[in-house]
Amino acid sequence: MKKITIGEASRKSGVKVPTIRYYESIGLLPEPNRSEGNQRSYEPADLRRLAFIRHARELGFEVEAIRALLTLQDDPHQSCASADAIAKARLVEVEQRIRSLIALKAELELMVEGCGHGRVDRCRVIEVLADHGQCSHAHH
Amino acid sequence: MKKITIGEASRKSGVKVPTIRYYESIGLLPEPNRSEGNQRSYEPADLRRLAFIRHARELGFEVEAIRALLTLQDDPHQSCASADAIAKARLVEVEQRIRSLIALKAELELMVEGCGHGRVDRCRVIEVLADHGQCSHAHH
DNA sequence: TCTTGCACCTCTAGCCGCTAGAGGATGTAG
DNA sequence: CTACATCCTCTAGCGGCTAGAGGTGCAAGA
Repeated sequence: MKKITIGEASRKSGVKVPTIRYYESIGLLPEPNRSEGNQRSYEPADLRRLAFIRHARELGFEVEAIRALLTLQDDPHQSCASADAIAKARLVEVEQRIRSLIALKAELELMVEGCGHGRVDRCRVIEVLADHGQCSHAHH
Repeated sequence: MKKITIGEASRKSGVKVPTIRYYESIGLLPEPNRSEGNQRSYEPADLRRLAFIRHARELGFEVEAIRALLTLQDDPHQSCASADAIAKARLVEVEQRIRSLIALKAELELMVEGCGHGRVDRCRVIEVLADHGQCSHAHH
């Protein structure tokens, strides 16, 4: 088994060095063995765990959700209903967020299009911001 | 001119009391006059400013962008090119965010659909998280 | 008048998920 | 042996609030 420094682990996983230490500090990553000189030394299993964490973060899972998913992964005989529920909840969040961003986009487009590029006292951007009544109320 | 307590200002603007004090502390809102007993006393202009800030926050503008927009609003003879640019930048951000969330949504749907609701060692959710190679690479 | 009880005040600390920097030790190449 | 990169720990900061402690102000009821 090849031992690896934190810097190499960072390069291979795409997770920054301080972030790796941070994940250790909050218990997402187990404390690795140390070299004679007290330097962290990672094994392939740690790299896999790091990749898992990174991917989950990219998908927007919160650290607590990832902690739960990792616990599930550690015990493969459990039902995967919990993992399913976590992923579904995240999916619902994402759908919700997309809907609200689309509403925002529409409103921003109206603001930008309506701007006559003149002076501020006739600027649609400023006007709309000052008066919520002028917009579609789609965002809440 | 009717003076108003922070609580009323909060109710009328929809901005929470501590948040109003926070906005004052970072200089978004001017320091209001105080009553004999040292309590903040707001005027209609403050309410308008609060509404502006709240609306801009709902649209996802950062505090520094709002600060810039408020400065523009305070001097109506300026060109509105800056306001326009700020709004356009925000629009680009939102569009970008929507695109990336749609990619995430697709990936989450694949994960959730593929889950056979059995045990963790065959759970598609866990598998996909563990192996980035299994997904569409659309998110980055 | 007194007291209840809410709203207000200031101040500090905490949330999330990192990121940055100080100040020092270790490891490696020339 | 000397550079120099990389590692170590520790503390503080980011944004945009939010929560709580511990105290004061104020209006209305008994």
